[in-house]
Amino acid sequence: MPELPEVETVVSELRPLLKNKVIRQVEVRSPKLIAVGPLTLSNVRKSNSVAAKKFAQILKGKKITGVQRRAKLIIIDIAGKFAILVHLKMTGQLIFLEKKQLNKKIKLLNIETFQPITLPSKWTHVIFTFTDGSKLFFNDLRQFGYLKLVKDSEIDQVKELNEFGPEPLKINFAIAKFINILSKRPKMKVKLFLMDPKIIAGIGNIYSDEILFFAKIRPGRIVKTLTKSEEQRLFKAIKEVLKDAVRHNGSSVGDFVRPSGAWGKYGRLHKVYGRAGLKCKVCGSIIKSMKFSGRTGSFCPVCQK
DNA sequence: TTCAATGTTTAGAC
DNA sequence: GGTCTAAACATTGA
Repeated sequence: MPELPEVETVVSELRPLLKNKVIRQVEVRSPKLIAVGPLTLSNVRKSNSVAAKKFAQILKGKKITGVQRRAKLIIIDIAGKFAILVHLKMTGQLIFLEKKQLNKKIKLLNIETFQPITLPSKWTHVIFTFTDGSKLFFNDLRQFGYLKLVKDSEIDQVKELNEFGPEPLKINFAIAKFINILSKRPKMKVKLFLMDPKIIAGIGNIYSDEILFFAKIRPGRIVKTLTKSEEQRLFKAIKEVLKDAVRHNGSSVGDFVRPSGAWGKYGRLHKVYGRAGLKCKVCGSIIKSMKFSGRTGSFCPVCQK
């Protein structure tokens, strides 16, 4: 479930922890999640143990210089002209533990039901050990996530980075630009428009539902039927909902936790996502849920038109 | 036993 | 090219 606010939380919390750390060792337990080079498919499963060996070899002894986000992709910058791209997909986690915390028990996967565990667990696929004894664990229950090592000079060739739409929280993502991209997709259902990473980066199922509630627009509405004021409300809702979610460190739904193992606090503020059958927090009507091209969307049939 | 679940890509249809 | 649908990836729990 990591979407923009969750990934932003991971990145901003990892940045000070990882900056200037020197990698002593990389242990790859699941080679199929590792790729080396810009042109490897995002479906990294086609890569092999040769890539995994290369990945660990190149990174050994290298220093981390920074951590950034583009859409839902985490970029770990490495001195010596490399970057590690990390995608968490649905159930990925990056957990950082100081040396003295390594035997600490934390609640991680399926956080509603699981008992606290120590890392590594059966879902730990990659372990970075730093020279000060601290560790970074990449866990992923469903194994859709991946880590891809690229040279700085190759980063322009990384397909999945180039094809993302604009960052919705950037200042230069303004109302005029938004209306322009709306006009290019007149026939799409507005929920699917919001969720398409090539149109706008970083919005998934949770936040498209929440954004549409705040904009008072039903998820199945067709883009070209939106009125001027609906377009403006939608634009405002994108900015406000995402900013508020970042402020609350994202939503811990399913498996998302912060690098410390702490939860995001936005989930309790959800108005519609995951609330089908419950009462609308605004008007008391029952929240409905429907499929929109295979994705479940929840909405209030009274508040949203 | 069947179904659905946070993301993304790809193929096929119209 | 736009748009929709289904399938694929792997796992779990309802």
